[in-house]
Amino acid sequence: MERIVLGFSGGVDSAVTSVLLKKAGYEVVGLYLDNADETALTCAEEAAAYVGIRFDSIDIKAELEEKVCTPFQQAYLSGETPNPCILCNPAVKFKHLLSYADKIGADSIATGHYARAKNGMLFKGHPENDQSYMLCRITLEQLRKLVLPLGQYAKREVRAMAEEFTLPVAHKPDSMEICFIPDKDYIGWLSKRTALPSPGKLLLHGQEIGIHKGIHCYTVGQRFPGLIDGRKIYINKISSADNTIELAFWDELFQTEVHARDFNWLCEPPSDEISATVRVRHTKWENPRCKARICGDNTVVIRCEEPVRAPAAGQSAVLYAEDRVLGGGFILT
RNA sequence: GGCCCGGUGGUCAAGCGGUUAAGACACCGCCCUUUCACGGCGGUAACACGAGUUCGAUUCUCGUCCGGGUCA
Repeated sequence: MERIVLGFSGGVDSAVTSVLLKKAGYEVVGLYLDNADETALTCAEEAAAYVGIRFDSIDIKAELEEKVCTPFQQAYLSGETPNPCILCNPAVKFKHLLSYADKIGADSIATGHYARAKNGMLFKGHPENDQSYMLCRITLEQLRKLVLPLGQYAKREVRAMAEEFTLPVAHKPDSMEICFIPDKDYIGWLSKRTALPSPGKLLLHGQEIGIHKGIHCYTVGQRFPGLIDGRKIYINKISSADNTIELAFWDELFQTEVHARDFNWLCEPPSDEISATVRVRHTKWENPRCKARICGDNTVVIRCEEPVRAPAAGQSAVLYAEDRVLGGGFILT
């Protein structure tokens, strides 16, 4: 029987995944990635017992701190908008799944992500709840060994399966917060570990019109409270160098050219310009066609046929060819 | 002090004899969402006060109070 290591949180997705893997004939080992939440650990252990899989946990605190929390903090302090999940997946989550698999002699790894992995390629999951965006930085080695049983399903189908399998977690709410900031107050979290950026000038079309609370409080595209000339205003640019924030009206937020650094290719890196579609945020409503080419030091220049709204430095630009994920890189200002 | 404007939800702001008293911003909630956001839906909340006129006054009149302007 083929052994597989499953990232197991004890939630609906990983629990259903474990059942599907068992049905597919795998010997499943659930690995809980422990970030110091004992209640969650106990829940996961109980869930593992319920579905009848081997269970183990591994302490990821130190690694999470180094590979995710620190860069996350640094990004906010420098006026970028980090995406911790995208950082965590390759550097912590999948890395540990893989090393644990090596340790116990398992050939493959699995998670409950809504995406599909096939022949070393990554594809979108069900359009209603695709999570492929979050996996854009995993390594090819991780991808080659990855099994994603939930890829074809809609979330509601997975919940239905959970009921069908009479899993106790069938109605457990989805977790959508950053795992190391469970109260969702990232500003509070930042304030406990570092000195926060101070207030600075707020500009509209070059004119100073007020002050902002600190660059860490905003992301490009975010609404700024109030109206100017009766119109809604949004964050358009965050500048850490002079501690200013530029506002703009909605239609000024759109860009046709996006540059992405440290691009992680999940296909053969193209030598020429390629056609693709691009996502600059984890949304399902925006996916314009574009041309992309590598430019120098692993930066990719993306020219969109339809402008994308408010690409934010630090978020990932992910390229797709139809359903296939080609790779992703961090958006530059 | 005289004269002139104006006082509607937290803010801005329609209505001007009979309305469930619009709308926007803010706020709150829900939905969406394994990041930050955007977006969608919904909700709380007001006619300064007192007398008149009128069948009826937020709406008209007169006072009072409070703003703002203006004139010696």
